[in-house]
Amino acid sequence: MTTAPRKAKLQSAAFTRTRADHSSELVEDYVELIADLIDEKGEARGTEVAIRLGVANATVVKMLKKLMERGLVTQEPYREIMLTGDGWSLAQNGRRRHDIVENFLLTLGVTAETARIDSEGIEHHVSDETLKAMARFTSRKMA
Amino acid sequence: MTTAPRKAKLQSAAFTRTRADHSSELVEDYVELIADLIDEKGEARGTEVAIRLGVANATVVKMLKKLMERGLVTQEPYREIMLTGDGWSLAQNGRRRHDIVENFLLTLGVTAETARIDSEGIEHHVSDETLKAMARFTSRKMA
DNA sequence: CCAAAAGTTTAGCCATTGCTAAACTTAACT
DNA sequence: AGTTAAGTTTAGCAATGGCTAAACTTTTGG
Repeated sequence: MTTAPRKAKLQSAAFTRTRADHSSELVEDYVELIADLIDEKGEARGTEVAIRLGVANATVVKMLKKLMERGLVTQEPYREIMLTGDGWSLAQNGRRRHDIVENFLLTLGVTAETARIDSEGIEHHVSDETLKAMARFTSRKMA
Repeated sequence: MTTAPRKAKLQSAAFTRTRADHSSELVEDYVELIADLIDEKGEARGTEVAIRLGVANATVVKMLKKLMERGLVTQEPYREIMLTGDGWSLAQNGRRRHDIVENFLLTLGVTAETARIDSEGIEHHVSDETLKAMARFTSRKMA
């Protein structure tokens, strides 16, 4: 051991968290999108989810099984997708985060298109602390 | 089609890009870390990479093969890892992005620890436009 | 009411990125 | 120099999240 095991450990924690974020991130995207569809169109169908996420239908079916196992959605075969209470909570939290990040980017001065795309990628990797700082910045600038 | 195919298409583009980001992100993390190790300790060894990334040794070996195929690193069996010209370019670009994001977060007022961890996750999902806005913000505040 | 279209699911495949255990090579220490 | 320790690679497995093609169900339009 030539140097700093402490530093290495701290560093690996960041990468480990990023990897963990990636697995939960997809789940959140699905649930958030389903919530949006229900609000916008009255119901969420698998095909529409597939189109909006840019994946194949079969992929959505597979993910929905996982979401059902986790108790976030319910669905009967060939029927629309519904959210459980937990599903709604998760969706709302996701939307909150998403909105904060997107508004923050807009306030920072990037174009609407960029804010929309970047916030999608960033949303899941931002800690509560950073989120608070972003919200604070936005509201100060808005005022 | 009840509504906005245009919107759906735009939305899927964001998710598609996020998925694409994830595959290149790992490559960048490896190359950046290897560059850091060479600068810090004079050479980069597989085991040290594994420790810092928090993954098993065998995982690193597998990834190194991929990096070699892409012409980013070179290595002879049981020897240290070296970067090609392309590897160094990629590493430098990654460091630049990383520094901009981390300094931006610090300027925004989050703690050093949070800035370090969050910047690791965010770094790969930030467009050039947003990066510029972050750099601008930081230098204005610093001045 | 029944045939065609639209939507959904199943089956089976692939790539990626992890892991452990075992084998092998290099380095280090008497 | 020879043995042990440390470092590295190979082999083989698992989970995840994609895909296509084919089968099945529901909806829609004569």
